[in-house]
Amino acid sequence: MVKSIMQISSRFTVALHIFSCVDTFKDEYKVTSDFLASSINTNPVIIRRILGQLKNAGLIEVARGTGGVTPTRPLAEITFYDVYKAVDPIEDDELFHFHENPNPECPVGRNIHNLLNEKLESIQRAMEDEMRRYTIEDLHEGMEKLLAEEA
Amino acid sequence: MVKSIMQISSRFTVALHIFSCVDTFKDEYKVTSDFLASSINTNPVIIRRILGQLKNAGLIEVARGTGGVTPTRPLAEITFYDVYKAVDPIEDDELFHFHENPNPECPVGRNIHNLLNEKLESIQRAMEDEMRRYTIEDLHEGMEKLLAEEA
DNA sequence: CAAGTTGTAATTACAACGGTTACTTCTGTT
DNA sequence: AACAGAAGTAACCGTTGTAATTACAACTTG
Repeated sequence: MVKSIMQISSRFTVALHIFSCVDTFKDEYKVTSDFLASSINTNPVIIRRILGQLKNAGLIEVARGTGGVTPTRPLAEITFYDVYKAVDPIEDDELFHFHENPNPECPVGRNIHNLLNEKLESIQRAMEDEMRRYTIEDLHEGMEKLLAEEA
Repeated sequence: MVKSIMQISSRFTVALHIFSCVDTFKDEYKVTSDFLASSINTNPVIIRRILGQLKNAGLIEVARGTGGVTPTRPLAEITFYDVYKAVDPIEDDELFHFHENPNPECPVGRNIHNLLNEKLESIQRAMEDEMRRYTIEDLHEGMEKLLAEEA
């Protein structure tokens, strides 16, 4: 039995978790990598690496020495797509992967890439466009609602 | 420099390549795993493994002993989604991956999964729906056109 | 300066992927 | 019946991505 687990890395959902924590706890606690690691149940270094990727992408600022995370723009202007691109950089931005060097002497081999390219791009675009529909602000609202229901 | 290569495995595009070869060469050659491996430029065993997955998914029949691949239904009824599901089986069908065991004592930790689930499902659905729009028949037509342009 | 925190390198363990060899099983032909 | 060609499959291997962990340097504030 073949058991493949081709999933998008957990960095993406961890990054969304981070944003949600920062938003929820920013006034109440100092949101450090240790704090976040405890909520997510992982190692602080994992968190720092993801924070570094979000910082490199210009989505947040991280206070060195003192600790703390600050988004660089309104939460409604940070989409799931921004976060995904920040933590899951893909070579050439291509979600799909061709086998290298198909046989150029085979009519199919030398045309398959061309034939598939447009279709695969539209599939990738469909996913990414849907990712652009959701923002960190949506997370903020959704979490408030869930917490209100808990009370 | 972070170099992540989170791509969908080449099995998917290789499987599409296989279908295109079978369709193009079925009357002219005996399309064996060796033949396919030569067009794709890989090892015959790799091809056989993928043929096995396509067979298990009920998309093709493979002639043991004599060799040869036959789709089990009209090419217009085999979608990219069918092929993708056949060769890239994902645990629980979930494209996105959560970190295990977030802290249940943290309000965010115990609600994040619930909060994200619906949104992530819609992203995955967007991709899969677009995959369903393309069929092996489209490959057939596209390849004929490209080959006509070559002549 | 001391304490707390981020940044980061180095290492480990594990799993997926693609490749390869070798062998068994099957099928049609001679 | 034997043979040849081909699929099926097990057993490896090397490479790479992921997540975890330790250790330590760099930074910031009190």
